[in-house]
Parts: sequence; structure tokens; C-alpha cells
Amino acid sequence: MIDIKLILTQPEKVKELLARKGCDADLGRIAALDERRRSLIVRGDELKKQRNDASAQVPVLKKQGKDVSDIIARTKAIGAEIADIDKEISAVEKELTDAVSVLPNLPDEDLEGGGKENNKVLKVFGEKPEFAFSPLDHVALCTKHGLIDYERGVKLSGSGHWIYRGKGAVLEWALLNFFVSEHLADGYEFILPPLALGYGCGYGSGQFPKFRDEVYWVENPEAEGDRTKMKFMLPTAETALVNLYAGEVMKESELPKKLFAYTPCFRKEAGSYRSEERGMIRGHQFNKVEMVQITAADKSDEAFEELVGKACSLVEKLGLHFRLSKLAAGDCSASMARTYDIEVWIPSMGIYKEVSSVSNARDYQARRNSTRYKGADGKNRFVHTLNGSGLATSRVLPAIVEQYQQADGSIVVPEVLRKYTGFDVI
RNA sequence: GGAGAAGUACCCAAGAGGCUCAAGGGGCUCCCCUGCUAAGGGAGUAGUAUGGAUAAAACCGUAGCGAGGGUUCGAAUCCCUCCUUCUCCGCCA
Repeated sequence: MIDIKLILTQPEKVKELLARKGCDADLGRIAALDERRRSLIVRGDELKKQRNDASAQVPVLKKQGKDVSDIIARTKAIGAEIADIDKEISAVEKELTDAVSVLPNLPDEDLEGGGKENNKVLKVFGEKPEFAFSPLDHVALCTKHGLIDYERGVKLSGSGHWIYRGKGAVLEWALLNFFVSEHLADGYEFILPPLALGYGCGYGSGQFPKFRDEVYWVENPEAEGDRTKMKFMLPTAETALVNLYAGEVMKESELPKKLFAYTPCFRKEAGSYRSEERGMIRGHQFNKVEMVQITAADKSDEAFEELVGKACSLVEKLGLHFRLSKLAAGDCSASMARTYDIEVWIPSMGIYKEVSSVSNARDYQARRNSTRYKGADGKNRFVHTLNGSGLATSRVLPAIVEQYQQADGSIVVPEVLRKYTGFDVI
């Protein structure tokens, strides 16, 4: 959630930044609502003071044996007015919160406006592998070696599901092990969160209400369709991790919190499939290790660099060819002020595919879920939250099998994974 | 899943419709005495959110006793719904 004070004091600037994300916001309406809210509060507070004062006289006068019926009559009238005002305040506040909370985060000032077309490649790592033979795509390779069972995945659970098996499962697990041990070595805390989360997590991370229909909801007849009473399967561990300290006030000395989690991620992905995205590029369930940092407000830039560096280093250690891109404002997700994508080369598709997305939400998520810390000056501030995949294994595996395939059809296992797989070649 | 009990500030805890706009301890902070791993005395300690005022403060309000509603002139206190924790029972990997 954007700071409402910023909207009120610098509307032109907010409007311009939002426009870069392709969002045309009616800030005048927000200002009007806030104006209304404040005048109601002033009036309501005045009346409450009157009522409190008058009411306090009742026992005093009663003790003196005096008649209190007109005080009671008067406070009763005041009370009725207060009730009306309070009702209106909460209605106006709800309207205001709704209006502000649907706004996406402000992009950082250095971001280009517009969408994907304005993304900028910052750095390319390694080189495209050249094949002296005609290379297979990962679907063919995984099927041939029995790494992935696509048909039976569909049989068990419908399209968009697959089964890792045999050496495929071992390779997937080796990737997870590799990532976990790298993060542990960097001093990150390993978190295994619940996979079904309450509504508040979706709101706090900024994914709801917008993406409410793109997650799987867990049936609960008692909730009678009220999603705020239902649980959903997390679409990324970020949804759990950024809410870990929701509602709490941390000590500044406890920051930054460096966390990572492994979870399967569940997505309905109600959208169009492109035929090129077959195999494991886009599915309803995939594995991901997610990194999150929760930092003091003035420390998130350095945390961002750290996360980008970590994500790059993981792909680099796997020996894959990839590139780092800075996303234009409109391509960053709604909650994020800035995002860099790490895209790995998928030879069969001839394109780079995202395996990690590192973002700084600044205080956008913290405002939604009220995660704060006490600064050195004794004041409470909102933390900054950052997240980055480290990495999405289900997208790394196709890149590995494709980039490491040999003329004889075998696949070489990247050096760093061998101690986890126990084999060098598939 | 069923039955009971409980949730008050950093912690413990009193509190049962108005002499409580939350007592008393502990802890913590400061001060005094002492003089050096002790003991004693005193003061402070509701953070926070929100509104007004201000250059900014000081300041003046409002809200706040698990959460949300309700009753009442007035609610920590009475009523309803929900959440969480504990105890017991049942079921289960």
C-alpha cells in the first residue's frame, strides 16, 4: 500500500510514477475521501469528549442525590449522533483503504515506463552453447531418459502437472539441496512454512485482491464462499515469508532478517498457454526456493544487490548461460518498486526464460501487513521487504538438460550437483 | 471432532457497570544512600494508532483490557460471534 500521506502531499509525482506502470489513478477521489474522513473524526472526537465529560458527572451527582435525568437524556442524544458518525467513518475508511490498496506500488524513479519492450538487459553471463548436432528439447530429453513422466502426471492430476521420477527426481532434489546449502552458507535461515495460507497473507503480500482467482482455494463449507475465511495454496513462498512478522514491531538490531524457504508453488495460471511453453516451463505446481529479506527502511538497496548477486551466482555455479534484465515499470509485479529478472537460455525455444525474479517491495507490503521496527530514534517504521527466487528448480532443470546435452544423447550433470546426485551423467 | 477453562501493558497479576479514562508486584530506566559481584530508599514506566494545534516540539483530544459486533448516559466488567492457548476425551499418519 502506498503511503496515503504521499498521495495527499505529492499527487502529481505519484500520478506520474503510477503512469509508468500503466496505472491511471483517481487521486482526487482519494484526497476527497481523506478530507471527509478527517472532518468526521474531528466532529466525532468532539462529541465523544462531551459525552465522556457529561457521563462522568452522573455518579458524582447521583451521590449528591441530585436528579441526573437531563444529563442522561442529553448524552443519549449525543450517543446517537456518535453512532451515526462512527458508522460513516468506518464506511469512508473502508472506501479509502480499498481505493488506496488497489493501487500498485510506485516504481523506483530510475525505472523506464512501459512494459516488457522497455526491459533492459544489464549483463549476459557465459555463452550460448553451440551444438555440433541437432539438439533435443527438454521434453524429448526428459522423456527419453525417463526423468519426467508427463503423461502420468496428466493422468493423476490433469494438464499442467508432471511427475519427476528416477534420476529426474534425484536431479530436481539435488538442485534443491544445492540451493539450500548455498543459502545456509550465506547465513540465511531455512523456513518450511505451511503450504495453505490464510487470506491475510495474500493481502499482505499485495497479491490479493487482484490475483485472488489465480490461486487454488481450499474448500471449506463453513466459510460459505467467504474467501477471507478460506485458505489457499501458496503461489510462492514469498506469500508466507513476507508475512512472517506481520503485526509485529521488531528491534532494528534484529534486522535484516534473511530467510529462505523451499516450497512447491501452486498456480492456476488462468491464462493462455503458448504451445512453446510445453514441458515444465509453466505448470500448476512447481518447486522453488525463495529468498526473502526484511530490512530497515534505509538498507533495502544493499539487500537488493545482495539478492541479485546471490541469484546470479547460483546460475553461474550451475554453468548455465543466462542474462540479467532490469524490468521496466510496467513489467514489475504490482507490489514491487523494482525487479531484476534472471533469464536462462532455453536452446530449444531460442529464448531466455525467467528462473529468478528479484524484487524490492520497499514498504508496500509492510504497510499492508503492518510489519514494523523500532528505529534508533525510538520511532516505529515500516520495514522493507525483498524477495528473489533462488531458484525456481522446475525451470532450471529444463535449462540444464538442454544446455548440458551431448551428441550421444546423454546429459552431463553440472559439477556442483554431483555430490547430491551421486552420478555424473544421465 | 466433543467437553471444560483462560486471554488485561515487557512479564506476573488485581479487577465483577461509575471513587480504575486499569491497582499491586517483577523487570527495565533514572536519581539518592552506600562503596565496589551486596543491600536499602525514591521517581518514572501504555506502548501504539489516530485527529487537532505547531516551523518543529511542548500541548489538547479520541481510540485501546485477544478480535469484531451489541446492550447502556457510561463496559475490562453484561450479551452475541469469531480467533488463539491450556486441560481432558475421541479419532488418526
